[in-house]
Amino acid sequence: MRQTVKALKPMIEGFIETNGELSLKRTLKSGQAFRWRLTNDGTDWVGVVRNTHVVQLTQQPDGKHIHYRVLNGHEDNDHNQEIKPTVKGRKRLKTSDESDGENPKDQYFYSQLISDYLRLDVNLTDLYDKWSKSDDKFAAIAVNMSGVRVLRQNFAETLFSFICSSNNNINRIEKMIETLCQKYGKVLYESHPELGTIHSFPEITRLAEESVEPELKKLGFGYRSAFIHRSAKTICDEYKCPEKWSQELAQMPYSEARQALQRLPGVGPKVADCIALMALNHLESVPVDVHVFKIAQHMYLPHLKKNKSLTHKSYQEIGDFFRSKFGPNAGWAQAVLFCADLKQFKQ
DNA sequence: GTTTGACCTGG
DNA sequence: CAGGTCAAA
Repeated sequence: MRQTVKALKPMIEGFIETNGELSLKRTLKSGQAFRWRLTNDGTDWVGVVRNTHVVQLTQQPDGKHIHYRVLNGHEDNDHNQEIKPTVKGRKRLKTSDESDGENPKDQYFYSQLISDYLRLDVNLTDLYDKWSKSDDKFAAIAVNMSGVRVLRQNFAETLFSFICSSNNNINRIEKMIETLCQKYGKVLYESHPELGTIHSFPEITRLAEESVEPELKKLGFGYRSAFIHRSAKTICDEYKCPEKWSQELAQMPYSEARQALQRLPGVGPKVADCIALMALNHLESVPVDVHVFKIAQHMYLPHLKKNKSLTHKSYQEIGDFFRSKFGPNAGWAQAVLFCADLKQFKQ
């Protein structure tokens, strides 16, 4: 019955031109986002954009166009859209509340929404060219690693996802995040044939409730239960509107934002850098995990081979090295090298 | 200001 | 051990 009702509504879909500068696989499945799933026999990606829209994306055979379909576009899910950080000189997308009469549910609105999430406003060819000129090793890798993009992601989802990521494996990280969404998120789309019911990521205020920590413990979150709850509570205690904090973090200089984030329990240098890079538009942030550490050891800083593990000092050194080599978007260059190092993307 | 272990849980 | 963090040397 429900299917019939949906079918009567106009389908929201269209194509987005990418100039060959986007690989969905390398972008959605390279460890920056944890909730994108491959469906329809491996052709379509389904995920949530802006924490409100369930979107299906398909890379076209020409590699230069993306087909999108908003699966829950007929629902009234636009009322609580977050306001994303404004990028200087770039017009921020309007939310439905401030769309001054313009219909938010038209094709232009959605293609902009998705383009914004995928950061398609950034010319990736120029960046790759620049990085390749300043580093032969990058150049050699980049020719087989085109279209890696740093997504413009939701703050709360990035924060809590990467709190879950520490000292943990990808499989369990994804399961934990999915559990968070199912238990504390809102229903965005029901009965997807392969994925079931799709939820939003929880509000920070919801995760700040006292019952959360014991509940998460029971769900197998271990010591991260306290990290999640206490971080949420810390934010809510200080800010009436948690989203406001993320805007402030995006406005302040990278080093200050990083320092502020690290006051949260479960957020150290690496997690703070992930949030800064992926959710706060601080593209000079270089998250150094064990993968990047090994890349740095073998490719750039051989004297670090004597180090058994990352120290605060070597962490800083690697980040600074990347910034000096690749410039203000060093975090993006790191993302490309990181992606190339992932097992699933090796030739 | 550095460096070392323990740490929930599951494959 | 796994895409670190925390607290105690």
